Amino acid sequence: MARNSTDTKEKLLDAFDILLDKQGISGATLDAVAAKAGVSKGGLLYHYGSKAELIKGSLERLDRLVDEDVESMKAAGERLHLYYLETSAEIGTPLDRSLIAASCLAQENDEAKSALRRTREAWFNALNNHLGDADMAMTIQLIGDGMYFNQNFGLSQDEALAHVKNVLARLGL
Amino acid sequence: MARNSTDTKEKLLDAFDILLDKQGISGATLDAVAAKAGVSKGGLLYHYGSKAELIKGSLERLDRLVDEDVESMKAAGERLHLYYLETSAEIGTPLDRSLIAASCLAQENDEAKSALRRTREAWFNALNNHLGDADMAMTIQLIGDGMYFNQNFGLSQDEALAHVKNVLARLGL
DNA sequence: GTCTATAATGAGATAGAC
DNA sequence: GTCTATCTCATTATAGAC
Repeated sequence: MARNSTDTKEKLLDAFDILLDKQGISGATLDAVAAKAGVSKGGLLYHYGSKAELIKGSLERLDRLVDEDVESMKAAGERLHLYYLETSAEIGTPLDRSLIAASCLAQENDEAKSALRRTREAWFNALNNHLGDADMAMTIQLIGDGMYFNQNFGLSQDEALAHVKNVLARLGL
Repeated sequence: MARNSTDTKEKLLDAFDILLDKQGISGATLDAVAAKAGVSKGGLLYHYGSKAELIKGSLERLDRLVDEDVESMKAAGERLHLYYLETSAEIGTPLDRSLIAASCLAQENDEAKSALRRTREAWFNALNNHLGDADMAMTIQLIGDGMYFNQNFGLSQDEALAHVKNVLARLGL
């Protein structure tokens, strides 16, 4: 049992994101989210008064997780761009789940599209500040986007990452 | 009025793909598809007996369009990889709409996931045969995936393409 | 080949008890 | 803060007329 409101709200967002990831929009119904979070639909609607609010909550959490991720990138120092690529294909992390959820929602929700745009801007700025080379920053970001996109429909990106690293080596990175 | 069955079926697939692109899965209802194609729901269900069959029809058309696209890539000769990147960010073509539709569906449909995997394989083989370099073929494909992914949520990729071409020039491509 | 009418289901949301 | 019960509406699908 969740002791306080914050815990339950986080559990609800977790359930929502996971259902979006695994079953898509049609699977992430209020009934299913409530069941997965271990509360009733009425319980869910106490915390998030409508599906729109649940979506808003998920996207706000994405913003927070991206801020944290940019800090982690900076902490990687000289390996910043490699850290970015390695984590682009990562699965199962809170950030990854949150991102996939937003990608699902973006299909039919403009707020989600905006959230993803903000995410990309934050990462591009980090890459560009580090590399001092907009061409390379954009190219590396696109490669990360590509790996993320593929991983999304069930393709392991381990091999892809190895190929990319070979190319980056040729570019002195 | 469509004179024959084939015309109406194509119109229905067009309407389905466009609705998926613009409004996502929730917007692409049978009612909406029928209305956009200019027939009644009963008319739609005569041609495609269920939503599952409509989805199947859309994915089969994607397969055909991809086959044609691979032929176009080969026809581009030495510019094959550039042709690939330039068309990755293209919008409004039948192939593009069909691909976005499949990406939408992939969120909750395994057949759509498989169709996208086949698409990627076909393109990778074309790139790899042309370049004779799996590292570069994979990297270029990922960049194309990235541009496609971004264009999907409303970011023009013209600037991105220019950045990428600068990097490819450094690699002698 | 296309239509209308309607059945059956499942969704989001509200009301009020505990 | 969480529950059950219920309302309303949209969606898929069927039946049968034209």
